Amino acid sequence: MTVVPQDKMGEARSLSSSKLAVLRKHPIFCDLAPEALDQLCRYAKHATLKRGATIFSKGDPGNSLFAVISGTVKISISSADGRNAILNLIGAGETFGEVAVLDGQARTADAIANTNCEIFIIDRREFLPFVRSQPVLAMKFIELLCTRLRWTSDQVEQVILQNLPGRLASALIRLTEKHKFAPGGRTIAVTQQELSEMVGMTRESINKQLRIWATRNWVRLEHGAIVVLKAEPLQALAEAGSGEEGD
Amino acid sequence: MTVVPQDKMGEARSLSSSKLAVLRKHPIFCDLAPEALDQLCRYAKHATLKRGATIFSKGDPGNSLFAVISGTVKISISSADGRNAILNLIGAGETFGEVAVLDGQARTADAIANTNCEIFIIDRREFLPFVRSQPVLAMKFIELLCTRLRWTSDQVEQVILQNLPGRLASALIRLTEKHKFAPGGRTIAVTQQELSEMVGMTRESINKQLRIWATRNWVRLEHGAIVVLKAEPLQALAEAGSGEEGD
DNA sequence: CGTCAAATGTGAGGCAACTCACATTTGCTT
DNA sequence: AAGCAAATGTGAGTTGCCTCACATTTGACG
Repeated sequence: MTVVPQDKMGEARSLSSSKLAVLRKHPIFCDLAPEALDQLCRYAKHATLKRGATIFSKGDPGNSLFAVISGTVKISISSADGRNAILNLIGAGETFGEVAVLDGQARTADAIANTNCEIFIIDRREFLPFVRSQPVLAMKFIELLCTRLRWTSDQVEQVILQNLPGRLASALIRLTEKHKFAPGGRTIAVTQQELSEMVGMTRESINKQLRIWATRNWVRLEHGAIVVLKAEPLQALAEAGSGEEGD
Repeated sequence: MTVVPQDKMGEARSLSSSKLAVLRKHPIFCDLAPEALDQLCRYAKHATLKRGATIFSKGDPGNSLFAVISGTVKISISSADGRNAILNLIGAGETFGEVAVLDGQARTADAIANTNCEIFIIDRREFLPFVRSQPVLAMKFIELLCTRLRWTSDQVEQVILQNLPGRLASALIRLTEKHKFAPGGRTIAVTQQELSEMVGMTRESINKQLRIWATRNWVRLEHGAIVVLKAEPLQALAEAGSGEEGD
């Protein structure tokens, strides 16, 4: 509503105050008391990453917690023979690396910058006592871990019980829900290669199934993205025990 | 060391004091202050279940938390066409149903008594404020959720990246680790049917692979149980990206 | 606007795991 | 000790998805 160029003001802000502004908006930290936020600000280090940069690898000690400010981070695992599986894509406003930080064990997966990213890094030695001193934050992390657990259990369910069409449909539905775009034109910014690694099947198989759905106008295929046009039949496929595809 | 018949004394105890004794030994609650334990005791209802009893079903509201005193509970999901997948087996000293209780959403899976069981049931309305008032307990649940998340992520990894021998080996290793028996003769009390539902393959396929390993003396097959004789080759298979079986 | 790498599209053939259809063993119950 | 249901053992045929081996399209960048 205002005509004042607010962006210019933003650029002029000091680093620490802009950090505060970012943390205040971050879903995990937004409910903290102002003093707690100040303290957290001092702990958080800012970093920029180029696409493809490795943030941590499976087996590393879990020394820090990460919060994504912009861009997306890929959480994945890879096997000796080159196959790999994407467990999750972490976007702006989300955190990752909580598990290893909270329980002190090794990282269970790799984290790689999927696009150019801005992140905050919080050291475990400062973070753990902080969580203990902030019950609100502890409850937030409990919620977060529950969400993760639901996501991962869902993944197990899909992979074990469903065939290709069902799994692919589920993945698309889950991704549209996560991105929450306007209904009627849900665009998911993933390549078919990434999608194949998320559902644990080959790119070729995924492509063939997507083409079938494209001819039915359930989806539209773009370069590096998929637009879900009709969610209902996909939803139905995702919920059926195994996708029954009558040509 | 004493010759006094302690069992008789145990039987003579009042119900509430024996409840207290059980909770005091329970890994999740053992670190609570005595007063807190007393309070929890008043919340906890005791129940006995027969094998096969349904404790809750997928989609139910998450109204209570459960702690297993004796027996095992099966956490599983099933598809429309009759296939089902076991996500976890919960034994004495463990809890289940935390996720739905903590985040207030629906249950993500079914819980069924796998053997005759004794459990404690704690109502959500009493439990949630209790957790908030006991930071120690909140941290315990964070730990617990982390453990669950590691277990489940591991499952996704296995199912997506590994073939039958690898997945089966992983499952056996994970089960021996969970049960923690004396080395050299680790007995896992699961049927081949259950095992097949845990790794997401058919009983027939599992049986054939187990027989191969039995002839190599890696395992011994008993009715309703599997004894792991040599963990090393199985460990190796579990860690390889996909199980490479020479002849 | 031409070049290149990444992303996508497509077919032929193979194989791991499934399905189906039984035989056998075990341990509990009467 | 007989009967029965649950658990286990095993083979023959089928199939969904993978592998391999390319052709094509797109967008980024000099």
